[in-house]
Amino acid sequence: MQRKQVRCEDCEVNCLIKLCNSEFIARANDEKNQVLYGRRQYIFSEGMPVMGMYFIQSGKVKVVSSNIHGKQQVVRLAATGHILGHRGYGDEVYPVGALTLSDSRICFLNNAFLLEAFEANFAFLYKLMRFYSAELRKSELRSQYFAQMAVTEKVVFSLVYLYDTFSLQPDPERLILSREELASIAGTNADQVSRTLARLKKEQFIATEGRDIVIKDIGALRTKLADYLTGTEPI
Amino acid sequence: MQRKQVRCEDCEVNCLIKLCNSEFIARANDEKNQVLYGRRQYIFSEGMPVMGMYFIQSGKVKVVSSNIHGKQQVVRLAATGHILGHRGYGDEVYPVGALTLSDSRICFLNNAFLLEAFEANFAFLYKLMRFYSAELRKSELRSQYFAQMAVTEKVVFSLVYLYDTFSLQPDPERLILSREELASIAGTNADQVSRTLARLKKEQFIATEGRDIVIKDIGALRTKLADYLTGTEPI
DNA sequence: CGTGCTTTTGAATAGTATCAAGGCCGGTGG
DNA sequence: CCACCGGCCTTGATACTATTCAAAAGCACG
Repeated sequence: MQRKQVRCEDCEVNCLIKLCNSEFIARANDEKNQVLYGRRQYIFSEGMPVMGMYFIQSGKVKVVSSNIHGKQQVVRLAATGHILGHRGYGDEVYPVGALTLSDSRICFLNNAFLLEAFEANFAFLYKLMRFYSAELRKSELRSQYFAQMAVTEKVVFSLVYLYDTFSLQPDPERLILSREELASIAGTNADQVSRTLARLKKEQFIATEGRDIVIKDIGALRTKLADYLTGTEPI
Repeated sequence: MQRKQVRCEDCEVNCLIKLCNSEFIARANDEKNQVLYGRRQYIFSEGMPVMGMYFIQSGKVKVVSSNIHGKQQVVRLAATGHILGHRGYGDEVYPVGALTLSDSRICFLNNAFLLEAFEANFAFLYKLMRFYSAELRKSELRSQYFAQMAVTEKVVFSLVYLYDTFSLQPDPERLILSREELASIAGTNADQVSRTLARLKKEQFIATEGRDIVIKDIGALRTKLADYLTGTEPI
Protein backbone atom coordinates (compact mmCIF):
# COMPACT_ATOMS: atom_id res chain seq x y z
CA MET A 1 0.00 0.00 0.00
CA GLN A 2 1.32 3.41 -0.82
CA ARG A 3 0.71 7.07 -0.19
CA LYS A 4 -2.26 8.54 -2.08
CA GLN A 5 -1.05 10.84 -4.79
CA VAL A 6 -4.21 12.15 -6.43
CA ARG A 7 -7.10 13.25 -4.22
CA CYS A 8 -10.62 12.75 -5.61
CA GLU A 9 -11.30 16.46 -5.09
CA ASP A 10 -8.37 17.35 -7.34
CA CYS A 11 -8.80 14.54 -9.89
CA GLU A 12 -9.60 15.75 -13.41
CA VAL A 13 -10.80 12.41 -14.68
CA ASN A 14 -14.45 12.01 -15.69
CA CYS A 15 -14.92 9.37 -13.00
CA LEU A 16 -18.20 7.66 -12.14
CA ILE A 17 -17.63 8.36 -8.45
CA LYS A 18 -18.23 12.03 -9.14
CA LEU A 19 -21.93 11.23 -9.47
CA CYS A 20 -21.98 10.67 -5.72
CA ASN A 21 -22.75 13.46 -3.26
CA SER A 22 -19.89 15.37 -1.69
CA GLU A 23 -19.99 13.30 1.47
CA PHE A 24 -19.37 10.13 -0.50
CA ILE A 25 -16.73 11.68 -2.71
CA ALA A 26 -14.87 12.64 0.45
CA ARG A 27 -15.31 9.11 1.81
CA ALA A 28 -14.17 7.59 -1.48
CA ASN A 29 -11.03 9.68 -1.23
CA ASP A 30 -10.36 8.35 2.27
CA GLU A 31 -11.25 4.73 1.61
CA LYS A 32 -9.79 4.25 -1.85
CA ASN A 33 -6.56 2.43 -2.34
CA GLN A 34 -4.55 4.07 -5.10
CA VAL A 35 -1.67 2.13 -6.62
CA LEU A 36 0.89 3.02 -9.27
CA TYR A 37 1.64 0.08 -11.54
CA GLY A 38 4.51 -0.32 -13.96
CA ARG A 39 4.21 -1.88 -17.42
CA ARG A 40 2.94 -5.48 -17.64
CA GLN A 41 1.83 -5.80 -14.04
CA TYR A 42 -1.28 -7.64 -12.90
CA ILE A 43 -4.04 -5.61 -11.22
CA PHE A 44 -6.09 -8.74 -10.58
CA SER A 45 -6.05 -12.26 -11.97
CA GLU A 46 -8.54 -14.85 -13.09
CA GLY A 47 -9.88 -16.75 -10.11
CA MET A 48 -9.09 -14.06 -7.54
CA PRO A 49 -11.99 -13.26 -5.21
CA VAL A 50 -13.89 -10.11 -6.17
CA MET A 51 -13.38 -7.50 -3.47
CA GLY A 52 -14.57 -4.36 -5.28
CA MET A 53 -14.06 -2.25 -8.38
CA TYR A 54 -11.08 -0.57 -9.98
CA PHE A 55 -11.12 2.92 -11.51
CA ILE A 56 -8.35 3.86 -13.95
CA GLN A 57 -6.95 7.26 -12.99
CA SER A 58 -4.39 7.10 -15.79
CA GLY A 59 -2.78 4.52 -18.04
CA LYS A 60 -3.66 1.65 -20.39
CA VAL A 61 -4.96 -1.74 -19.31
CA LYS A 62 -5.93 -4.98 -21.03
CA VAL A 63 -8.49 -7.43 -19.69
CA VAL A 64 -7.75 -11.04 -20.58
CA SER A 65 -9.16 -14.51 -20.14
CA SER A 66 -7.47 -17.80 -20.87
CA ASN A 67 -9.50 -19.69 -23.41
CA ILE A 68 -10.12 -23.37 -23.98
CA HIS A 69 -6.68 -24.13 -25.31
CA GLY A 70 -5.01 -22.26 -22.45
CA LYS A 71 -4.18 -19.36 -24.74
CA GLN A 72 -4.62 -15.85 -23.38
CA GLN A 73 -7.46 -13.92 -25.01
CA VAL A 74 -7.84 -10.14 -24.89
CA VAL A 75 -11.43 -9.51 -23.85
CA ARG A 76 -11.31 -5.76 -23.60
CA LEU A 77 -9.03 -2.74 -23.46
CA ALA A 78 -9.42 0.16 -21.06
CA ALA A 79 -7.82 3.50 -20.26
CA THR A 80 -8.18 6.67 -18.19
CA GLY A 81 -11.67 7.08 -16.73
CA HIS A 82 -12.78 3.53 -17.44
CA ILE A 83 -13.86 1.10 -14.74
CA LEU A 84 -12.36 -2.32 -14.31
CA GLY A 85 -13.36 -5.56 -12.65
CA HIS A 86 -16.95 -4.38 -12.61
CA ARG A 87 -18.05 -7.16 -14.93
CA GLY A 88 -17.36 -9.54 -12.08
CA TYR A 89 -19.33 -7.48 -9.60
CA GLY A 90 -21.59 -9.87 -7.75
CA ASP A 91 -19.45 -12.88 -8.66
CA GLU A 92 -17.36 -14.92 -6.30
CA VAL A 93 -14.16 -14.68 -8.31
CA TYR A 94 -12.96 -12.74 -11.34
CA PRO A 95 -13.69 -14.55 -14.59
CA VAL A 96 -10.92 -12.51 -16.22
CA GLY A 97 -7.61 -10.91 -15.35
CA ALA A 98 -6.38 -7.36 -15.90
CA LEU A 99 -2.86 -6.14 -16.52
CA THR A 100 -1.28 -2.85 -17.44
CA LEU A 101 0.10 -2.02 -20.87
CA SER A 102 1.80 1.13 -19.62
CA ASP A 103 2.46 2.86 -16.31
CA SER A 104 -0.96 3.23 -14.71
CA ARG A 105 -2.54 4.73 -11.64
CA ILE A 106 -5.47 2.64 -10.45
CA CYS A 107 -7.95 3.42 -7.64
CA PHE A 108 -9.68 0.59 -5.82
CA LEU A 109 -12.92 0.73 -3.83
CA ASN A 110 -14.19 -2.25 -1.88
CA ASN A 111 -17.63 -3.84 -2.14
CA ALA A 112 -18.89 -2.64 1.22
CA PHE A 113 -18.22 0.97 0.31
CA LEU A 114 -19.71 0.57 -3.16
CA LEU A 115 -22.89 -0.97 -1.81
CA GLU A 116 -23.32 1.93 0.59
CA ALA A 117 -22.62 4.37 -2.22
CA PHE A 118 -25.16 2.72 -4.52
CA GLU A 119 -27.82 2.83 -1.81
CA ALA A 120 -27.20 6.45 -0.95
CA ASN A 121 -26.58 7.83 -4.46
CA PHE A 122 -29.34 7.09 -6.90
CA ALA A 123 -27.58 8.97 -9.71
CA PHE A 124 -24.47 6.80 -9.33
CA LEU A 125 -26.31 3.48 -9.49
CA TYR A 126 -28.68 4.66 -12.21
CA LYS A 127 -25.79 5.81 -14.38
CA LEU A 128 -24.00 2.52 -13.89
CA MET A 129 -27.14 0.59 -14.85
CA ARG A 130 -27.55 2.64 -18.01
CA PHE A 131 -23.89 2.29 -18.84
CA TYR A 132 -24.16 -1.49 -18.66
CA SER A 133 -27.36 -1.45 -20.66
CA ALA A 134 -25.70 0.51 -23.45
CA GLU A 135 -22.54 -1.62 -23.38
CA LEU A 136 -24.56 -4.81 -23.52
CA ARG A 137 -26.49 -3.67 -26.55
CA LYS A 138 -23.26 -2.71 -28.31
CA SER A 139 -21.56 -5.92 -27.34
CA GLU A 140 -24.43 -7.97 -28.74
CA LEU A 141 -24.59 -6.08 -32.00
CA ARG A 142 -20.82 -6.22 -32.34
CA SER A 143 -20.61 -9.94 -31.76
CA GLN A 144 -23.25 -10.46 -34.44
CA TYR A 145 -21.21 -8.41 -36.87
CA PHE A 146 -17.95 -10.03 -35.83
CA ALA A 147 -19.26 -13.48 -36.60
CA GLN A 148 -19.80 -12.39 -40.20
CA MET A 149 -16.64 -10.38 -40.82
CA ALA A 150 -13.75 -11.64 -42.90
CA VAL A 151 -10.28 -11.67 -41.33
CA THR A 152 -9.19 -8.37 -42.89
CA GLU A 153 -12.25 -6.61 -41.52
CA LYS A 154 -11.73 -8.11 -38.09
CA VAL A 155 -8.12 -6.92 -37.98
CA VAL A 156 -9.09 -3.44 -39.16
CA PHE A 157 -11.84 -3.41 -36.56
CA SER A 158 -9.29 -4.24 -33.87
CA LEU A 159 -6.97 -1.46 -34.99
CA VAL A 160 -9.78 1.08 -34.87
CA TYR A 161 -10.88 -0.24 -31.49
CA LEU A 162 -7.36 0.20 -30.16
CA TYR A 163 -7.08 3.67 -31.60
CA ASP A 164 -10.42 4.76 -30.14
CA THR A 165 -9.84 3.24 -26.74
CA PHE A 166 -6.47 4.94 -26.35
CA SER A 167 -7.36 8.11 -28.22
CA LEU A 168 -6.93 10.24 -25.11
CA GLN A 169 -3.62 8.67 -24.18
CA PRO A 170 -0.30 10.04 -25.34
CA ASP A 171 0.64 8.60 -28.76
CA PRO A 172 -2.74 7.01 -29.54
CA GLU A 173 -1.71 6.07 -33.07
CA ARG A 174 1.22 3.98 -31.93
CA LEU A 175 0.10 0.46 -31.01
CA ILE A 176 2.28 -1.58 -28.74
CA LEU A 177 0.61 -4.98 -28.81
CA SER A 178 2.21 -8.09 -30.25
CA ARG A 179 0.79 -9.80 -33.35
CA GLU A 180 -0.37 -12.56 -31.04
CA GLU A 181 -2.32 -10.11 -28.88
CA LEU A 182 -3.84 -8.42 -31.91
CA ALA A 183 -4.82 -11.84 -33.19
CA SER A 184 -6.61 -12.62 -29.95
CA ILE A 185 -8.62 -9.40 -30.23
CA ALA A 186 -9.45 -10.05 -33.87
CA GLY A 187 -10.20 -13.71 -33.30
CA THR A 188 -7.58 -15.14 -35.66
CA ASN A 189 -3.89 -16.05 -35.48
CA ALA A 190 -0.66 -14.09 -35.62
CA ASP A 191 0.10 -15.21 -39.17
CA GLN A 192 -3.07 -13.72 -40.55
CA VAL A 193 -2.56 -10.51 -38.62
CA SER A 194 0.89 -10.21 -40.10
CA ARG A 195 -0.41 -10.76 -43.62
CA THR A 196 -3.19 -8.24 -43.13
CA LEU A 197 -0.82 -5.65 -41.71
CA ALA A 198 1.48 -6.12 -44.68
CA ARG A 199 -1.43 -5.41 -47.01
CA LEU A 200 -2.52 -2.35 -45.02
CA LYS A 201 1.06 -1.10 -45.06
CA LYS A 202 1.19 -1.42 -48.83
CA GLU A 203 -2.03 0.62 -48.98
CA GLN A 204 -0.39 3.30 -46.77
CA PHE A 205 -3.03 3.03 -44.05
CA ILE A 206 -0.47 2.07 -41.45
CA ALA A 207 3.31 1.97 -41.05
CA THR A 208 5.58 -0.09 -38.86
CA GLU A 209 8.49 1.13 -36.74
CA GLY A 210 10.30 -1.83 -35.33
CA ARG A 211 7.47 -3.99 -34.03
CA ASP A 212 5.19 -1.08 -33.29
CA ILE A 213 2.28 -0.29 -35.58
CA VAL A 214 1.64 3.34 -36.43
CA ILE A 215 -1.78 4.27 -37.73
CA LYS A 216 -1.40 6.68 -40.64
CA ASP A 217 -4.95 7.04 -41.91
CA ILE A 218 -7.59 6.23 -39.34
CA GLY A 219 -10.29 7.64 -41.62
CA ALA A 220 -9.49 5.17 -44.37
CA LEU A 221 -9.57 2.31 -41.87
CA ARG A 222 -12.96 3.43 -40.62
CA THR A 223 -14.21 3.60 -44.20
CA LYS A 224 -13.23 -0.03 -44.68
CA LEU A 225 -15.56 -0.95 -41.83
CA ALA A 226 -18.34 1.30 -43.02
CA ASP A 227 -21.59 0.32 -41.38
CA TYR A 228 -20.13 -2.12 -38.91
CA LEU A 229 -19.20 0.70 -36.56
CA THR A 230 -21.71 1.57 -33.90
CA GLY A 231 -19.42 3.64 -31.73
CA THR A 232 -18.20 2.98 -28.22
CA GLU A 233 -18.44 5.10 -25.12
CA PRO A 234 -16.20 3.21 -22.74
CA ILE A 235 -16.26 3.88 -19.00
CA MET B 1 -55.60 -1.62 -25.54
CA GLN B 2 -57.32 -4.57 -23.94
CA ARG B 3 -58.58 -5.80 -20.61
CA LYS B 4 -55.85 -6.89 -18.19
CA GLN B 5 -55.95 -10.61 -17.81
CA VAL B 6 -53.19 -11.39 -15.35
CA ARG B 7 -52.86 -9.18 -12.29
CA CYS B 8 -49.34 -8.68 -10.92
CA GLU B 9 -50.54 -9.98 -7.55
CA ASP B 10 -51.60 -13.27 -9.13
CA CYS B 11 -48.76 -13.57 -11.63
CA GLU B 12 -46.51 -16.58 -11.05
CA VAL B 13 -43.67 -15.37 -13.21
CA ASN B 14 -40.34 -14.58 -11.61
CA CYS B 15 -40.63 -10.96 -12.74
CA LEU B 16 -38.15 -8.20 -11.91
CA ILE B 17 -41.03 -5.96 -10.83
CA LYS B 18 -41.53 -8.18 -7.81
CA LEU B 19 -38.40 -6.66 -6.30
CA CYS B 20 -40.41 -3.47 -5.80
CA ASN B 21 -42.33 -2.79 -2.63
CA SER B 22 -46.02 -3.63 -2.46
CA GLU B 23 -47.08 -0.08 -3.23
CA PHE B 24 -45.18 -0.16 -6.52
CA ILE B 25 -46.31 -3.66 -7.43
CA ALA B 26 -49.88 -2.43 -7.05
CA ARG B 27 -49.08 0.62 -9.16
CA ALA B 28 -47.38 -1.51 -11.78
CA ASN B 29 -50.52 -3.59 -11.99
CA ASP B 30 -52.60 -0.45 -12.56
CA GLU B 31 -50.24 1.27 -14.98
CA LYS B 32 -49.04 -1.66 -17.03
CA ASN B 33 -50.39 -2.28 -20.45
CA GLN B 34 -50.80 -5.98 -21.05
CA VAL B 35 -51.24 -7.20 -24.62
CA LEU B 36 -51.80 -10.64 -26.08
CA TYR B 37 -49.90 -11.11 -29.34
CA GLY B 38 -50.35 -13.83 -31.91
CA ARG B 39 -47.51 -15.56 -33.73
CA ARG B 40 -45.12 -13.39 -35.78
CA GLN B 41 -46.39 -10.02 -34.54
CA TYR B 42 -44.16 -7.05 -33.84
CA ILE B 43 -43.93 -5.79 -30.26
CA PHE B 44 -41.70 -2.91 -31.30
CA SER B 45 -39.60 -2.16 -34.36
CA GLU B 46 -36.21 -0.74 -35.15
CA GLY B 47 -36.34 3.04 -35.12
CA MET B 48 -39.42 3.31 -32.92
CA PRO B 49 -39.05 5.75 -30.02
CA VAL B 50 -38.29 4.07 -26.68
CA MET B 51 -41.20 4.61 -24.32
CA GLY B 52 -40.45 2.03 -21.64
CA MET B 53 -39.73 -1.65 -21.05
CA TYR B 54 -41.52 -4.87 -21.90
CA PHE B 55 -41.87 -7.85 -19.57
CA ILE B 56 -42.73 -11.24 -21.06
CA GLN B 57 -45.54 -12.81 -19.04
CA SER B 58 -45.63 -15.81 -21.34
CA GLY B 59 -44.49 -16.78 -24.83
CA LYS B 60 -41.39 -16.76 -27.05
CA VAL B 61 -39.87 -13.67 -28.64
CA LYS B 62 -36.95 -12.94 -30.97
CA VAL B 63 -35.02 -9.68 -31.03
CA VAL B 64 -33.70 -8.76 -34.47
CA SER B 65 -31.66 -6.09 -36.19
CA SER B 66 -31.23 -5.58 -39.89
CA ASN B 67 -27.57 -5.78 -40.74
CA ILE B 68 -25.38 -4.11 -43.33
CA HIS B 69 -26.77 -6.00 -46.27
CA GLY B 70 -30.37 -5.39 -45.18
CA LYS B 71 -30.68 -8.96 -43.97
CA GLN B 72 -32.47 -9.57 -40.68
CA GLN B 73 -30.19 -10.77 -37.89
CA VAL B 74 -31.39 -12.52 -34.74
CA VAL B 75 -29.67 -10.72 -31.87
CA ARG B 76 -31.29 -12.50 -28.98
CA LEU B 77 -34.13 -14.80 -27.97
CA ALA B 78 -36.35 -14.33 -24.94
CA ALA B 79 -39.22 -16.06 -23.14
CA THR B 80 -41.35 -16.00 -19.99
CA GLY B 81 -39.89 -13.80 -17.25
CA HIS B 82 -37.37 -12.09 -19.50
CA ILE B 83 -37.30 -8.37 -20.09
CA LEU B 84 -37.36 -6.77 -23.51
CA GLY B 85 -36.46 -3.45 -25.03
CA HIS B 86 -34.34 -2.71 -21.97
CA ARG B 87 -31.17 -2.64 -24.01
CA GLY B 88 -32.48 0.52 -25.58
CA TYR B 89 -33.34 2.10 -22.24
CA GLY B 90 -31.92 5.60 -22.29
CA ASP B 91 -31.78 5.68 -26.09
CA GLU B 92 -33.95 7.78 -28.34
CA VAL B 93 -35.12 4.94 -30.53
CA TYR B 94 -34.85 1.15 -30.48
CA PRO B 95 -31.72 -0.11 -32.22
CA VAL B 96 -33.49 -3.47 -32.67
CA GLY B 97 -36.96 -4.84 -33.22
CA ALA B 98 -38.83 -7.59 -31.33
CA LEU B 99 -41.42 -10.01 -32.63
CA THR B 100 -43.21 -13.03 -31.24
CA LEU B 101 -42.44 -16.63 -32.23
CA SER B 102 -45.57 -17.93 -30.51
CA ASP B 103 -48.68 -16.53 -28.80
CA SER B 104 -47.32 -14.24 -26.11
CA ARG B 105 -48.60 -12.08 -23.29
CA ILE B 106 -46.44 -8.98 -22.89
CA CYS B 107 -46.63 -6.33 -20.16
CA PHE B 108 -45.43 -2.81 -20.87
CA LEU B 109 -44.36 -0.17 -18.37
CA ASN B 110 -43.51 3.36 -19.43
CA ASN B 111 -40.31 5.27 -18.68
CA ALA B 112 -41.88 7.68 -16.20
CA PHE B 113 -43.14 4.85 -14.03
CA LEU B 114 -39.86 2.94 -14.30
CA LEU B 115 -37.82 5.96 -13.26
CA GLU B 116 -40.01 6.44 -10.19
CA ALA B 117 -39.73 2.74 -9.41
CA PHE B 118 -35.93 2.82 -9.71
CA GLU B 119 -35.69 5.79 -7.41
CA ALA B 120 -37.99 4.31 -4.77
CA ASN B 121 -36.84 0.67 -4.95
CA PHE B 122 -33.13 0.19 -4.46
CA ALA B 123 -33.40 -3.60 -4.75
CA PHE B 124 -35.05 -3.29 -8.17
CA LEU B 125 -32.43 -1.00 -9.65
CA TYR B 126 -29.54 -2.83 -7.98
CA LYS B 127 -30.73 -6.17 -9.34
CA LEU B 128 -31.10 -4.70 -12.82
CA MET B 129 -27.57 -3.28 -12.67
CA ARG B 130 -26.16 -6.64 -11.63
CA PHE B 131 -28.14 -8.43 -14.27
CA TYR B 132 -26.65 -6.20 -16.96
CA SER B 133 -23.18 -6.57 -15.49
CA ALA B 134 -23.43 -10.36 -15.64
CA GLU B 135 -24.91 -10.36 -19.12
CA LEU B 136 -22.21 -8.05 -20.40
CA ARG B 137 -19.46 -10.27 -19.08
CA LYS B 138 -21.08 -13.31 -20.69
CA SER B 139 -21.63 -11.50 -23.94
CA GLU B 140 -17.99 -10.46 -24.11
CA LEU B 141 -16.65 -13.88 -23.32
CA ARG B 142 -19.07 -15.45 -25.77
CA SER B 143 -18.13 -13.16 -28.60
CA GLN B 144 -14.48 -14.01 -28.05
CA TYR B 145 -15.27 -17.70 -28.20
CA PHE B 146 -17.58 -17.28 -31.15
CA ALA B 147 -14.86 -15.65 -33.20
CA GLN B 148 -12.78 -18.80 -32.83
CA MET B 149 -15.43 -21.45 -33.30
CA ALA B 150 -15.82 -23.50 -36.46
CA VAL B 151 -19.19 -23.57 -38.20
CA THR B 152 -20.29 -26.84 -36.61
CA GLU B 153 -19.58 -25.56 -33.13
CA LYS B 154 -21.41 -22.33 -33.83
CA VAL B 155 -24.51 -24.18 -35.00
CA VAL B 156 -24.42 -26.52 -32.00
CA PHE B 157 -24.00 -23.50 -29.77
CA SER B 158 -27.09 -21.94 -31.30
CA LEU B 159 -29.13 -25.10 -30.78
CA VAL B 160 -28.14 -25.26 -27.12
CA TYR B 161 -28.87 -21.57 -26.73
CA LEU B 162 -32.33 -22.08 -28.17
CA TYR B 163 -32.97 -25.10 -25.98
CA ASP B 164 -31.87 -23.28 -22.82
CA THR B 165 -33.77 -20.11 -23.58
CA PHE B 166 -37.00 -21.96 -24.19
CA SER B 167 -36.42 -24.71 -21.62
CA LEU B 168 -39.37 -23.58 -19.53
CA GLN B 169 -41.73 -23.30 -22.49
CA PRO B 170 -43.92 -26.15 -23.65
CA ASP B 171 -41.99 -28.38 -26.08
CA PRO B 172 -38.53 -26.87 -25.48
CA GLU B 173 -36.79 -29.49 -27.61
CA ARG B 174 -38.79 -28.61 -30.71
CA LEU B 175 -37.23 -25.69 -32.55
CA ILE B 176 -39.37 -23.69 -34.90
CA LEU B 177 -36.88 -21.36 -36.55
CA SER B 178 -36.01 -21.48 -40.23
CA ARG B 179 -32.53 -22.45 -41.41
CA GLU B 180 -32.05 -18.84 -42.36
CA GLU B 181 -32.84 -17.67 -38.83
CA LEU B 182 -30.58 -20.30 -37.30
CA ALA B 183 -27.84 -19.18 -39.67
CA SER B 184 -28.19 -15.60 -38.49
CA ILE B 185 -27.77 -16.70 -34.87
CA ALA B 186 -24.78 -18.88 -35.71
CA GLY B 187 -23.19 -16.29 -37.97
CA THR B 188 -23.16 -18.38 -41.13
CA ASN B 189 -25.56 -19.14 -43.99
CA ALA B 190 -28.53 -21.45 -44.41
CA ASP B 191 -26.57 -23.91 -46.56
CA GLN B 192 -24.01 -24.57 -43.86
CA VAL B 193 -26.71 -24.90 -41.21
CA SER B 194 -28.45 -27.48 -43.33
CA ARG B 195 -25.23 -29.46 -43.78
CA THR B 196 -24.47 -29.34 -40.09
CA LEU B 197 -27.98 -30.44 -39.14
CA ALA B 198 -27.68 -33.38 -41.54
CA ARG B 199 -24.50 -34.46 -39.81
CA LEU B 200 -26.04 -34.08 -36.34
CA LYS B 201 -29.03 -36.08 -37.49
CA LYS B 202 -26.77 -38.89 -38.67
CA GLU B 203 -25.16 -38.85 -35.22
CA GLN B 204 -28.63 -39.12 -33.63
CA PHE B 205 -28.24 -35.88 -31.65
CA ILE B 206 -31.25 -34.34 -33.33
CA ALA B 207 -34.16 -35.39 -35.55
CA THR B 208 -36.32 -33.50 -37.99
CA GLU B 209 -40.09 -33.59 -38.26
CA GLY B 210 -41.18 -31.68 -41.29
CA ARG B 211 -39.15 -28.50 -41.04
CA ASP B 212 -38.97 -28.56 -37.24
CA ILE B 213 -35.81 -29.62 -35.46
CA VAL B 214 -36.21 -31.91 -32.47
CA ILE B 215 -33.34 -32.13 -30.01
CA LYS B 216 -32.80 -35.74 -29.02
CA ASP B 217 -29.65 -35.57 -26.93
CA ILE B 218 -28.97 -32.19 -25.42
CA GLY B 219 -26.21 -33.66 -23.25
CA ALA B 220 -24.24 -34.80 -26.27
CA LEU B 221 -24.61 -31.38 -27.87
CA ARG B 222 -23.34 -29.72 -24.72
CA THR B 223 -20.39 -32.08 -24.66
CA LYS B 224 -19.46 -30.99 -28.16
CA LEU B 225 -19.14 -27.45 -26.86
CA ALA B 226 -17.30 -28.48 -23.72
CA ASP B 227 -15.59 -25.50 -22.21
CA TYR B 228 -17.19 -22.91 -24.41
CA LEU B 229 -20.30 -22.89 -22.27
CA THR B 230 -20.43 -20.33 -19.53
CA GLY B 231 -24.12 -20.61 -18.79
CA THR B 232 -26.84 -18.06 -19.25
CA GLU B 233 -29.29 -16.67 -16.75
CA PRO B 234 -31.59 -14.66 -18.97
CA ILE B 235 -34.06 -12.19 -17.50
C1' DC C 1 27.64 -10.25 -31.82
C1' DG C 2 25.26 -14.30 -30.55
C1' DT C 3 20.89 -16.22 -28.56
C1' DG C 4 16.12 -16.65 -28.27
C1' DC C 5 12.23 -14.72 -29.34
C1' DT C 6 8.76 -12.57 -32.60
C1' DT C 7 7.57 -11.64 -37.17
C1' DT C 8 7.19 -12.50 -41.96
C1' DT C 9 6.34 -15.22 -45.91
C1' DG C 10 5.54 -19.38 -48.85
C1' DA C 11 3.27 -23.66 -49.76
C1' DA C 12 0.15 -27.25 -48.61
C1' DT C 13 -4.07 -28.30 -46.52
C1' DA C 14 -8.45 -27.80 -44.63
C1' DG C 15 -12.55 -25.35 -44.14
C1' DT C 16 -16.18 -22.28 -45.73
C1' DA C 17 -19.09 -19.58 -48.97
C1' DT C 18 -21.36 -19.48 -53.21
C1' DC C 19 -23.98 -21.18 -56.89
C1' DA C 20 -27.14 -24.19 -58.94
C1' DA C 21 -30.27 -27.93 -59.36
C1' DG C 22 -33.54 -30.82 -57.53
C1' DG C 23 -36.63 -32.35 -53.73
C1' DC C 24 -39.72 -31.52 -50.10
C1' DC C 25 -43.24 -29.17 -47.52
C1' DG C 26 -47.25 -26.51 -46.70
C1' DG C 27 -50.80 -23.71 -48.20
C1' DT C 28 -54.40 -22.64 -51.79
C1' DG C 29 -57.87 -23.35 -54.90
C1' DG C 30 -60.18 -26.34 -57.73
C1' DC D 1 -59.30 -34.72 -51.50
C1' DC D 2 -56.00 -33.83 -54.75
C1' DA D 3 -53.07 -31.14 -57.78
C1' DC D 4 -50.45 -27.30 -58.10
C1' DC D 5 -47.40 -23.57 -56.85
C1' DG D 6 -44.10 -20.99 -54.30
C1' DG D 7 -40.91 -21.00 -50.98
C1' DC D 8 -37.81 -23.52 -48.09
C1' DC D 9 -34.58 -27.10 -47.58
C1' DT D 10 -30.93 -30.24 -49.13
C1' DT D 11 -26.89 -31.47 -51.45
C1' DG D 12 -23.15 -31.52 -54.93
C1' DA D 13 -19.48 -29.00 -57.37
C1' DT D 14 -16.53 -25.25 -57.40
C1' DA D 15 -13.96 -21.23 -56.03
C1' DC D 16 -12.29 -18.80 -52.49
C1' DT D 17 -10.57 -17.90 -47.90
C1' DA D 18 -8.34 -19.11 -43.79
C1' DT D 19 -5.37 -22.13 -41.03
C1' DT D 20 -1.39 -24.70 -40.36
C1' DC D 21 3.31 -25.80 -40.81
C1' DA D 22 7.89 -24.70 -41.79
C1' DA D 23 11.73 -21.98 -42.79
C1' DA D 24 14.05 -17.71 -43.01
C1' DA D 25 14.57 -13.05 -41.56
C1' DG D 26 14.35 -9.44 -38.13
C1' DC D 27 14.48 -7.52 -33.62
C1' DA D 28 15.74 -7.01 -28.70
C1' DC D 29 18.58 -8.18 -24.99
C1' DG D 30 22.34 -9.51 -22.72
